[in-house]
Amino acid sequence: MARPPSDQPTDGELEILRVLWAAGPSSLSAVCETLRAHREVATTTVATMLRLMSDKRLVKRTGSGRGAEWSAVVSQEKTERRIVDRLVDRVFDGAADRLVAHLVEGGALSGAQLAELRTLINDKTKRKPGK
Amino acid sequence: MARPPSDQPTDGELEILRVLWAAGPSSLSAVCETLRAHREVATTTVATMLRLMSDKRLVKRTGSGRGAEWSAVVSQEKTERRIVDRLVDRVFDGAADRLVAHLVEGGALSGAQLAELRTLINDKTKRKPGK
DNA sequence: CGACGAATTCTAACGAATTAGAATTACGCG
DNA sequence: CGCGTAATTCTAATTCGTTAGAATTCGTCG
Repeated sequence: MARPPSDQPTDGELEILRVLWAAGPSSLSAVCETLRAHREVATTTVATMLRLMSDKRLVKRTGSGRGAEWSAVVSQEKTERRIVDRLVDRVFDGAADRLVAHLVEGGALSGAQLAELRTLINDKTKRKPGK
Repeated sequence: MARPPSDQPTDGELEILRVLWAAGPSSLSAVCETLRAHREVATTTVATMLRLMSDKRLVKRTGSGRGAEWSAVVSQEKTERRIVDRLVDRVFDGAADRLVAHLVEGGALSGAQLAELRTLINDKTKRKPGK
C-alpha cells in the first residue's frame, strides 16, 4: 500500500544521468570511474541501475559486450524542469516566488549571479510584459 | 546496504508538517481532516506517522487522550531551506543560479512576482555589494 | 582457437517509507 | 460511574530504491 512509483529519476538514477549528460555516451566502466570520484560503488551495481533505467526509458544502450555505450534518453533540461516543478508543488504549494526568495535571501547567489539574474528578469518582462 | 537515512522529512512527513505550520497545534482528527481535502487516509496512518515523526523530533505532542494536540518542532523556514539546499546540490551541483534560471525562464513566475524579485535583488546588492 | 577481462543478467537481501487493521487506553459527558 | 468516541499503540504487509555477489555471455588479442 505504498505510494505509486514516481516516473521521475531517483537520486541514484540522477547521479548516473548527470554523468551521461556531462560526458555523453559512455561505457559501463567509464560511468563507474566517474561515479567513484565521489563514492565507492560496485560495477554490478551500476550495471543493474543502467538496466533498470533502460526499462524506464531513461537511458539506452548502443552495441553490446565490449564496445557497448550507454547514453541518456531524457534531456537534462526537461528532467531538471520536472524536478523543480515537483519541488515547487510539494514544498511551496506552487508558490515559485517563495522558492526564489529562499535562494536570494539565503545567500546562495553571488553578486555577479544576482546581476545576471536581474538582466534575465529585464529581458523577460520586456518580452512578455503582461504575463 | 541502502543509503543512509536522510535527517530530512520525507514526502509524507512534509505533508503533515505543512498542515501543522498552517494551522498551528492541532488534534489528530483535525490533521486527518485537512489531509483528506487532498486524499484519502486512515486515521491510524496519520497517528503512526505522527508517532514516528515524534521519534525524529519533527513534531511534539502536548497532553494526551482526548485533548491532545500536535505541533511542529522544526521551523518552516529552516526546513524549506534545507530541502532547497539539498536540491541545489543534488540536481544542480551547487549552481543555485541555474535553478533560478529554470524558474524565470520556465514561466513559473508572474510579472508581478518578477518585479518583486527585482526589488529583492536591488535590496540585496545594495546591502552587500561585494558579496 | 582459447583465455582473459569487460559487460551483462540473474538473484537476493536489506532498509526506508507508507499504509492500515486490531487491540488497547484515555476521557468527557450524561 | 460507565459508555462511547477519540487517541494511541502494536503489529505487519507491501513496495521502492539500493546494493552487490554469482554466474554467464561476449568479444578481442595473442
